[in-house]
Amino acid sequence: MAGKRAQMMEETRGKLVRAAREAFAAKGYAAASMDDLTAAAGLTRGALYHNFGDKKGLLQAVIDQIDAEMAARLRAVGERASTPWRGLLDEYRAYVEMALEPEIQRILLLDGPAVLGDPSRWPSQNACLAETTRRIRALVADGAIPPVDPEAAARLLNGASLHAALWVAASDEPGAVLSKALDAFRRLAEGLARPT
Amino acid sequence: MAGKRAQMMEETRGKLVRAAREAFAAKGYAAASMDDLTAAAGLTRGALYHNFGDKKGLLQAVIDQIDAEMAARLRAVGERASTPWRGLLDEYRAYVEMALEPEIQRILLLDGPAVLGDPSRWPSQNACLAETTRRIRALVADGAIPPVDPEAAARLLNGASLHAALWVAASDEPGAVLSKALDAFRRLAEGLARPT
DNA sequence: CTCTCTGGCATACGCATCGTATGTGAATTG
DNA sequence: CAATTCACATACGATGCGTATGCCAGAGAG
Repeated sequence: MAGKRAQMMEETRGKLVRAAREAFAAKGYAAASMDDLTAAAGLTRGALYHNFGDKKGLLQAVIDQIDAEMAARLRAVGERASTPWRGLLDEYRAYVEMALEPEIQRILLLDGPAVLGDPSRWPSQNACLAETTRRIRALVADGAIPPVDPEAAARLLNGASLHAALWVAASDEPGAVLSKALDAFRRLAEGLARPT
Repeated sequence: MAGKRAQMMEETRGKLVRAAREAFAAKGYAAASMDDLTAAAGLTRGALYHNFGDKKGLLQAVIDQIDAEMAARLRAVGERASTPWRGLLDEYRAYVEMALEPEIQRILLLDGPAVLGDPSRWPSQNACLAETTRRIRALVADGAIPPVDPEAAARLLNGASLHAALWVAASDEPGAVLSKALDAFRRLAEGLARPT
């Protein structure tokens, strides 16, 4: 029967994480005040420290949630594709587009690594990176592309995608820049597909 | 004759930037206290605010300095190579290795974008990115590689290199990981070299 | 049903740090 | 040599984090 206490607490955590997502996305982690943030959720800092330990803990919780959502979206995109190789390209296109969303870019890609360190050390294990690693591993196993270390390839491609997104986001004409970035990205990815 | 005032001021700025490089590299931008930092330079916050405006201004000055040094090092590596194409590969290998240096990784690659936003918008214009862009442009002009937008390619490769470095830096066995990363990197770069 | 106690959350405090406003003395200028 | 500028120090107010303490709803025992 879930227990009323536990149920209330889940709701509290949910409200805090939601408010934090908004605040962190809008102002950035450093500039987001815990007082404002908790007040917006109808609570106080007491609830925050009780549930998440400290400010970093809250950021971690927010990141875990966003990361899980991204991984699910990536998987969905990849599965819709006609061939595994196209699936990979589609996933990365989706990755770049997601990295344009302020919430994802600001929180997960900029503040996250700066505050919490290397993403692969996060408790969430970076589900999003795991998803792309898995896909590349499958391509290698099927013989669709020559052998390559899947994690290495996934990390490099993710890094390239992220920077492409930062570029597009800061650009004055996002449309033109996005297509240039995706062109270059395809060229790089094709380096994986061809035998050396 | 240079004026004693101006000369003293240059020295003050130098001392502050030097102290800031150490502090930012060791503790990260957010955790570095301006009081501690200026005291270590034998000054007070007064000097800092007078010369750099605010904490971000100091970070910007530090970044400009590091960025210029990196660009010079990259150019030197590239010019030593036997062919332009090898020059590009060598430059990126050097880039990854530089990105392993805590000062560069922490200040320029992690805190810089998080605090100041997209690097290409920095006043220093990101000399390091300009250098790699220039090199790729030359390769295209010489017909060494098929046409590609030089800035796009440079940005993606820089992004990939950065993430490779973060991975290596956080790894337990940096040696093995570095070689895996460089392998994967070479594969990606070769995507640029071959006609589609 | 009542009493007790656990624990989720609010309140209150101390501490650190940033940015500004003001003061001071050395270097410059006429 | 008097006046002024300006580089830097000092003093102050404000904000925000983390902790210690208090309070009250809900769970369990008899």
